[in-house]
Amino acid sequence: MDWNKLADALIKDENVKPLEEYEKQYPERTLEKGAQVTRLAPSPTGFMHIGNLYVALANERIAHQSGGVFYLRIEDTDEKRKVEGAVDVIHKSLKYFGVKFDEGADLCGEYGPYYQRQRAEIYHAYAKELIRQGLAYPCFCTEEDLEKIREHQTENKLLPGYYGEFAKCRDLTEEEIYANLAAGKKYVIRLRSQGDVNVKHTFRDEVKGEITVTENNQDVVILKSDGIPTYHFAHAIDDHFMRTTLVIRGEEWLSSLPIHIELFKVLGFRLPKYGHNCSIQKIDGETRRKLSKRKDPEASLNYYREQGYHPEAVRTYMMTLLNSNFEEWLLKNPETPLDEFKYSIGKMGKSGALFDIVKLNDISKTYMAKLDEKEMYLFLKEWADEFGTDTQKGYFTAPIDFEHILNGVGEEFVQENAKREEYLCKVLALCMGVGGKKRRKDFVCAKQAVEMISYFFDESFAPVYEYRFVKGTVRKVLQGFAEIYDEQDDNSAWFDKVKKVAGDNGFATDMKAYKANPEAYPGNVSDVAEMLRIATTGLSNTPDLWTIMQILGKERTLARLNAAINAL
RNA sequence: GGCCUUAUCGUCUAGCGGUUAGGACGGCGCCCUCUCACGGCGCAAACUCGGGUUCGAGUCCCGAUAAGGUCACCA
Repeated sequence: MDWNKLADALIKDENVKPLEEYEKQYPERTLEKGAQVTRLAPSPTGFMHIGNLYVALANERIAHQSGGVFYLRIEDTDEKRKVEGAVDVIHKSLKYFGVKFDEGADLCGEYGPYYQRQRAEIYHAYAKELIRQGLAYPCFCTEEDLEKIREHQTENKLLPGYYGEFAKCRDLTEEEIYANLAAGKKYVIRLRSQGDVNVKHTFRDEVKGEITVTENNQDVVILKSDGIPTYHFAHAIDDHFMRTTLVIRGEEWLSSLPIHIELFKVLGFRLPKYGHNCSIQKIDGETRRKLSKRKDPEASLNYYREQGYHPEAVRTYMMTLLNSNFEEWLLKNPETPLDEFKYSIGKMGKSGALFDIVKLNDISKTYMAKLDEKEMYLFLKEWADEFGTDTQKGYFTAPIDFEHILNGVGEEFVQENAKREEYLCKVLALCMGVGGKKRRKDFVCAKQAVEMISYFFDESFAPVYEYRFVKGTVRKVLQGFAEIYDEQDDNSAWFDKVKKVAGDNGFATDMKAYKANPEAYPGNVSDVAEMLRIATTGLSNTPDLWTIMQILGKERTLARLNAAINAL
């Protein structure tokens, strides 16, 4: 068989250059010793999974901590999955969570192109080389042929796949091949595997440790019938020429590792280091499963933006999942930037973790409590502008009406917005406990925070009064307080009045006395305060009531008290 | 089903032959407190099950079980 002739007949790409050219074009990177080159290689489906962030963070940390390079490569070899604008989505959503690339798709870089479809020539050059060496061959099998083989194998409980005696096209004669070609039959290029499944090797995985890998014996497809490489082939070539030193990827790739090992070997490339991380799971009834794009909204990175989780909080939570000693570090260094944490690939968990939204919320609350009211205002405004309801947008920005359009947005509009900002900042300072000894931790995410402060806005104040006392008692308390309420009272004078109303209605004013003999009273001051709180805010859990009434002002406070009385 | 991987409180995990099995989230309780919170203190809560090896096993070995991954011209 004339392999050179066959290679030319099979792959007709005029751009193909001699192999040395590629080695020259993409030289070894000059980096400090120990520096790692890592990458993220998603397919452009337009959907960003939380797992993408997870693995991106791991790769990014390792690269940047070691003084290396972190780049983005787009695996667009599957036409069907490609979505317009997907790369933009990748950049934007990862950037939002603080992950930045040094080079790659839509960025500069000497090792591109970073879109696999634009790299056809290199793949073709190497496919050709393998054919010349007799290490790859054309396969004319149709889907039906393959199906038949598979059926036969499952019936006879044989290892499924295209290998050995089942690889029908592996030993086609020269005549057969050219006849098929002349007949215009479609073909793929397959690797002529040299491996033996009975041979096992131990392999060092950077996260799993010592694992055993069986040799590959599958004659895997390296070039599809449209001349585009499969993932496996593109991976070997790209990670070689982009000079990747470490591949951290999902554990779903572990089972195809033997293929990759063989591919690197036949291509004469040095194998990078690998680390296979576990996927984030969720409990669904009785069973655990991967977070699913279709079933679980929280699988989408977008979800966290829509909910208004602070990116730092999500990042922090991801880190707790990513490195087992991270939380301990965080506890000791609560104010230190996350990037100063010494990330270690060896500290990655070996088994899949359950996604814990409660824990995320806790981390989120703690993080939100670190902001000041101005920062919080900006954060919430940004969220509301994009995701809020019209009413919520109105908390921050006055609506632009017809007159504005005619006369331009004037001074009045600017002043109105400044007024809203001032009001909001007062509200937020109260809700966050700014100025107090300890911050409150009520805010989890922007969506919830904006909803939580809705009672400060008459347009969205729609209370459902749920008292724990009978109507008559509530009425007496509310009326009694409304009569003596004075906006000028300071906090303690105000509270004395609450106590007075409590006493007037038989409630205990002294907690010690109450605790000593609870049966003697219908309740205590705290119960009275709760009634007032529900009447003015519709909620039983709010920050300091006195301040709320101060912010609301006398008129609105009394209006709410009266509305509550009327509703009884 | 074959192959690979994993197995400690409800959850995330520490542990690398000798520990009262540690921490965090959540739960519960107490304290602080003029109301709601924050905070502080405390309690309950785990080594999947068998066999070995060893003076000694959560830790090493072998099985069983369970869970996850994977078996494409998808990545």
